[in-house]
Amino acid sequence: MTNSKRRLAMEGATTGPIACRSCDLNEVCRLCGLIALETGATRQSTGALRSVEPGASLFRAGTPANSIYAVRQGMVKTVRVTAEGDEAVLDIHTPGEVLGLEGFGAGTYSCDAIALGRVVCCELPLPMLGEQSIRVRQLSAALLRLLSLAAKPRVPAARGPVRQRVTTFLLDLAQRLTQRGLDGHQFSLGLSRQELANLLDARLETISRQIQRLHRERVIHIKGNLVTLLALGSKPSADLT
Amino acid sequence: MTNSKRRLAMEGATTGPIACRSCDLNEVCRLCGLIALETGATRQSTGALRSVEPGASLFRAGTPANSIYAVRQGMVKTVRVTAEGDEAVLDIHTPGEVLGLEGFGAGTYSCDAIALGRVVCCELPLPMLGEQSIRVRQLSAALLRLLSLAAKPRVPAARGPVRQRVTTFLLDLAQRLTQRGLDGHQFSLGLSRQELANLLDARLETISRQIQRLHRERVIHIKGNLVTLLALGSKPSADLT
DNA sequence: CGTTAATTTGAAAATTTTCAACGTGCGTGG
DNA sequence: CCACGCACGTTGAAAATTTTCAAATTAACG
Repeated sequence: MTNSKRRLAMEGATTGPIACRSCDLNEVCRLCGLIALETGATRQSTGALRSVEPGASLFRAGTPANSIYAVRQGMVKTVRVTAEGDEAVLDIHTPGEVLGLEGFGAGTYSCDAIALGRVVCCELPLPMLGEQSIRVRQLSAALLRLLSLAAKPRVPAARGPVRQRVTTFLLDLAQRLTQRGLDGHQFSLGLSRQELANLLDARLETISRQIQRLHRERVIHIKGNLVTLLALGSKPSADLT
Repeated sequence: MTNSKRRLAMEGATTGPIACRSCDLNEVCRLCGLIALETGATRQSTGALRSVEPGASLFRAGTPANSIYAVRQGMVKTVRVTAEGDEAVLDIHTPGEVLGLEGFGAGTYSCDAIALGRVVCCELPLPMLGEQSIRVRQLSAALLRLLSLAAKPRVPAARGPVRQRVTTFLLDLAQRLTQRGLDGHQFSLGLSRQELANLLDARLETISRQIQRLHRERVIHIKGNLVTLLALGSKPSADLT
């Protein structure tokens, strides 16, 4: 069985793409005249909705960066092979988030973007952005805001004891989902144990044990990849956004 | 004894600010007419060279972001207090690197920037950038490149066994120094053991032990905070930049 | 020099990894 | 239809790493 078939099998109920309104790319997107998808107007030639198969890549490290992408449905992981040869999951990206921003400067992507499950995303060609941004002064400012958001220094997911890494990850994911109008209480963990391990810098057995522990302690409920937060999310976190 | 006095004491030989030419901010800086420092022309009112005392902050998390900064001399750490209450060193910044880019979007800084030792930096006011970028189309593009560089997803410093974290950190630091025309073979570790521990997500004793081990193994030579790379840096790293 | 902070070192405790085995779900082929 | 294989996940126990707690040592400063 192929990896992509496996991923397909574990898919949960499809809820459809999130609203453009709650997408980080929305402002830029609108200014590019790509709002067609929501208004139902004729689709412009400026960008396109794209469906990505489970396990397939949106882009690969080192290849020319021709587009930026916004996740509309499903989840995407960004990964790099470290100097030591193991696969580091840099981040996972939920609906509404934008990928490929590093292409502006370097001209190439610096990591692989792999679809976890079936993904629907918007693709915005970089050349087009360049052209438009010269003409439309607002677009330039919107792009700066978008890039600035991505440039925000973040505390890495792999910090402290593994139990905490797992809870912090779940809490963070839940929060991001909620922010986009999705269910942050119960959701499908898009990642396998191995992928989670690669994100949290631990062995998959360690991750599995910690997840099971949280399950036994009734902090979360887990069945396959479906997580329900029970006693998690109550504690307020001092987040500087 | 104050923290800043301590820091002063461990300062190595001062080599002077790096050349503007090798600064990430150079392009933006020039376009803003702030090249005065290098040409010796009359200083513009657009920005300013600033000297920061050891332990003092360039900016604080949560405060309004009025400027971006370029490190010209010395090193700066960016830190955040995590939800768990401990201090995470997000990164250290060597001469030529730019800080505060997250302010574009949010309007506030998202971390503290603390000078390690005496620091000289360039300060570029954000409002000025905004104004100019509307008029000068090149500046807009230069800013995008700068932000894009900062938005590049990076493999976190705290990955794998601690020994590897230390060597990777040293190698990375050496490479960055070399890139800016500084000595990447022998240099002053700007960080204390505790700060290094906060960066590499380990206890300071663990860091100390690993450093001593590398010293015993003749991989590095260390005397106080002065490091010399001996058997490090020979191995080529598959870096995607 | 005496004082204090920073660093080093030791030894036991805790966490994490490793290696190995076992269980489960789901297609495929008999 | 059902057994088989395969990928994924769980679990156990020993080994390795890291943390913790404590003490000793070094370095900087007044």
